[in-house]
Amino acid sequence: MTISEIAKMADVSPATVSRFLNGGYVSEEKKEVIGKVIRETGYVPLNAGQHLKNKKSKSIGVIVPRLNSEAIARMVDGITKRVNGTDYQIILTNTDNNPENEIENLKFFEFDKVDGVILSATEVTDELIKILNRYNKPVVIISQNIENFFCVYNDNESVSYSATKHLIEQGCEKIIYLGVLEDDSAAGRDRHRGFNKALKEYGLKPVAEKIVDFSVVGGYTGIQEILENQKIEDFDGIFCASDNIAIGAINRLSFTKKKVPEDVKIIGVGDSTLSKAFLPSISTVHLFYEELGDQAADLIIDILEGKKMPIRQIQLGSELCIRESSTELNK
Amino acid sequence: MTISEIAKMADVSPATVSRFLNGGYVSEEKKEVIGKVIRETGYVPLNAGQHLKNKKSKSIGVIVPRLNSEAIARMVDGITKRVNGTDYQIILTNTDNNPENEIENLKFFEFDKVDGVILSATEVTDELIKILNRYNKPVVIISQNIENFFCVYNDNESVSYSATKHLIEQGCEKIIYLGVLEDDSAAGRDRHRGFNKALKEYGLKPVAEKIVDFSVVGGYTGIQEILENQKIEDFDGIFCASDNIAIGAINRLSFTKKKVPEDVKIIGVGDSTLSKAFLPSISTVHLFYEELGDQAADLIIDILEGKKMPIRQIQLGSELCIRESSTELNK
DNA sequence: CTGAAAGCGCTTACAG
DNA sequence: CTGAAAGCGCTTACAG
Repeated sequence: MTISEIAKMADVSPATVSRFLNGGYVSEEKKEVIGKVIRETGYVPLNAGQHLKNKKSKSIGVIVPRLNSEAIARMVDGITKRVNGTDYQIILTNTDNNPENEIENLKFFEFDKVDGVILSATEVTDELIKILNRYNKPVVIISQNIENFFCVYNDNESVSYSATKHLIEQGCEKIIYLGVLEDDSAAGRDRHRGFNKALKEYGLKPVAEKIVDFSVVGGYTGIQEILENQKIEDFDGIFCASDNIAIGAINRLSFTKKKVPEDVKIIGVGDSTLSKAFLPSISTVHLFYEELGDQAADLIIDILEGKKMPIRQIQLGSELCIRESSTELNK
Repeated sequence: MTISEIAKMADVSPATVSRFLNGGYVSEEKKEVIGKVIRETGYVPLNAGQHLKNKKSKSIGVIVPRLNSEAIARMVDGITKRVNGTDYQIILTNTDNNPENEIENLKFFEFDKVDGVILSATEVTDELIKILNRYNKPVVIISQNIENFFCVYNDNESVSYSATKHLIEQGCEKIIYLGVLEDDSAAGRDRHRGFNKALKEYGLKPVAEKIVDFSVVGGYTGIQEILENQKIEDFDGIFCASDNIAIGAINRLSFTKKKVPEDVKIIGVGDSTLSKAFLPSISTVHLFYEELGDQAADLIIDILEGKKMPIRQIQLGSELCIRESSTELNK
């Protein structure tokens, strides 16, 4: 089904059908006929033809490191929902956690495959910055804040600041930090900063700081090492850079005499399904991942639709979710 | 950067560059020059041009009901990873759980946007079957088994059969079924069948059967109603159609005298991150979601590449994961 | 082995 | 208000 066939059926030229589709001048009379034919056939113009002519693919490339992460899946969910109903398509690529693939996908998309890119960057490497600096189409970075580029990200410093402050207000004075590699500037560096900021404000020092995997096992082995190798047993609070880490920590503590939250208060980050369902439920900080994806899609579409706008860094707020793991109120 | 520019740089015709790219006859000499230019420029042919000429979009449409589900995200992860390195692209659409959007997306893709479709169907409605029957391009259905179509799905009946059998072998005789709507033929109907089959085999009858939401809250309120409204208190096992439901059930039981697994043994389905991390860890059945996505992508690519193959229903096996919630061995 | 030409489906400036 | 024509980037049968 092509525009010419539609034209023939409506007894007009392809040009007129195209005008009908694109809001050009068409007489009411012909509008009616063409409209009818299109409705009956369900005709949708072929992207490729438009693309060639218009130099617009009407596609947005979305590059993610993986999808089996609740945070990323939620963001992609937000992106795809926002794009529904527009005439843009999402082309999704999965770099399988390999930063090299990230670069490669960016280069690939540069060849007019897409009009713009939403990139969920893992590490902000020099090479990445170099490519972004000379990139020939708009890019919106999600969940990392890179200066001088369009970004939508969580304010990770205030996330961990408010979480840590909450622990302190609950009476914790000997707090452990279980975080992830600082290479990850969002979840690693910024959350560490917020943690330190809160402690400093109250004149406290961390009892232990450990870099672990972004997982339940990470939290488990982190506490394990602190208990067994570092022989630290005197602590009353744990800030965890993710809910999974928090759950791992609680799991490890269940083999000790320390009760959560009576003896040790714990807080995570992310407000995952897990954090709500766990026993005890995990205090955490809600991050607006769907909204983040939504905003990113919104932004890239605005840019693609030609709205002139200065570089913009959209920092999303967060919400403290106080649950059982940090309070004795419940149960 | 177009093929003509590359041609000019290599001092040959566009036709020759095209031949180089597509494995036609090119002299060694020219091959070398063209190869060099392409390497230096990083040139990648524009899809749209090829599409118009070849009648192939080299795109695969993936329709999912949502992404904020671990199972679906894992499947999409498998699909995208399988497609990496091929010259196919994934165009992802999210129907936001609306079966009407499912149909609409299918129709949309029919207009040559994609060469084939991977569809994660929610409900197998008559309208869906009707569309599939007259669909003009290959479709692979995932996670549902629809007769006469290419499908990749989990053997849900044997999943619940083996899970239930496990409960019985652990000594359970008064078992509750917490399942989901039978409209979902995979997770609803088939898992119910497997449950009944196992009970029947041992001459048992369910103590209660409840249809609940596919969520933690569903499991919680399900048990709540059984306890409070149906006044059923005499049970020793619960089969749950998902891990989330299982966790909800355990959460509700934590407010009673019944201990898991001492008094009540519980098993879920899905082997979610949650099920491993929960305390007690949830016995469950591992479903190979990544592999399911991988297989589906494999299948559609084979079809698109012209491998003649009869309709094929690929049923994936599963693996019982015995953990704490159904055994007294641990702890 | 190589190039000129035609044509895929679309849109838009141009002439009427 | 409408149609014929040109051209976007590609590929392939054809002629050489």
